[in-house]
Amino acid sequence: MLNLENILTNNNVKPTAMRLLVLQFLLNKKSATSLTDVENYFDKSDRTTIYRTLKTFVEKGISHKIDDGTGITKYALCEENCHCEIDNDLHLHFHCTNCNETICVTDYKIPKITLSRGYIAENINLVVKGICDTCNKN
Amino acid sequence: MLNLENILTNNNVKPTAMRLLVLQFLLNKKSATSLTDVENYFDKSDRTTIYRTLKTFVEKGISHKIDDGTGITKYALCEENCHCEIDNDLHLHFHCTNCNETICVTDYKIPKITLSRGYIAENINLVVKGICDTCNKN
DNA sequence: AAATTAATGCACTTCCGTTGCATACTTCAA
DNA sequence: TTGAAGTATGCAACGGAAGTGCATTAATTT
Ligand SMILES: [Mn+2]
Ligand SMILES: [Mn+2]
Ligand SMILES: [Zn+2]
Ligand SMILES: [Zn+2]
Repeated sequence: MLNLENILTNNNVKPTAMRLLVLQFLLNKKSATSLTDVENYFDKSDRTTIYRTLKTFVEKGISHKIDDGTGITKYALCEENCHCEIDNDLHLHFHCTNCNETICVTDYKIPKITLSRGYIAENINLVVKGICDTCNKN
Repeated sequence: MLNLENILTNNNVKPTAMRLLVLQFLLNKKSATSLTDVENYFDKSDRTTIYRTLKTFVEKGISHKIDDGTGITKYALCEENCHCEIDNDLHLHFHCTNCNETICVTDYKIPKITLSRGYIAENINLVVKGICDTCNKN
């Protein structure tokens, strides 16, 4: 049911070899992943293919894009029943300035924000920078 | 008291011609400004000089850097008594996806965020994307 | 099998931030 | 006032990352 292929097909993405490998990689990684991360992980890989793979994953709701303020776009798999595209269902992202990892804090839901009259909020991005628990121990 | 030169000298920045011009420009603009914005405004200008001018302004606490998620770094003058460098005194930024302007919502202070044990928050970035009031009228 | 569509790989471009280095301008002390 | 040291500027170039064009290959459909 929840095997790799099904994740793809359930989201209308054809399960090609590369897509399965990238998905596998994203599943194993607990933190957010950059295009270069994926590229480096595979010995023989083409940057463009991975780029388009990640892009497809985002478009089809398999993963979401994260702007953690480092200037490097990160990607992370969506949870089940995630509504990344739909407003106000987004979570906080934490970026550790020590180990440089970015993680999804999915249990921290972004609170509703009231703006001045006339402003319409469509999307909210909340990033906290600091030291993660792992780095904190050392 | 609050003329251009004093703003610079009060922050230990020597008031050179270019710096005064850039400061003037930032003062007149109500929205956040990119390096390219400043560059284009002046007929004859050097990108590097402006880059370093803006960098100096940030370092000396005259302006703050904004990452609005567009991938283009923006700058805006700090308010009086702004503690941008010191944690948790930051405000929300609004980016209009229609006119592409980013503004400081200085009266919206970012609330304190409680993270899991072990995590230390040093900096918080909150960006709301949507439609601004001006664009909303049209 | 032929034709159509989708995915991949390679080369190349663009954009932005950033740095190196040579020149010009200030400041200050001898 | 002259020279030296420090600071600011201008030009050129680099590097990383996102993104595009296009030819090739693989998968689907008829
Ligand atoms: Mn996330
Ligand atoms: Mn601001
Ligand atoms: Zn860490
Ligand atoms: Zn607008």
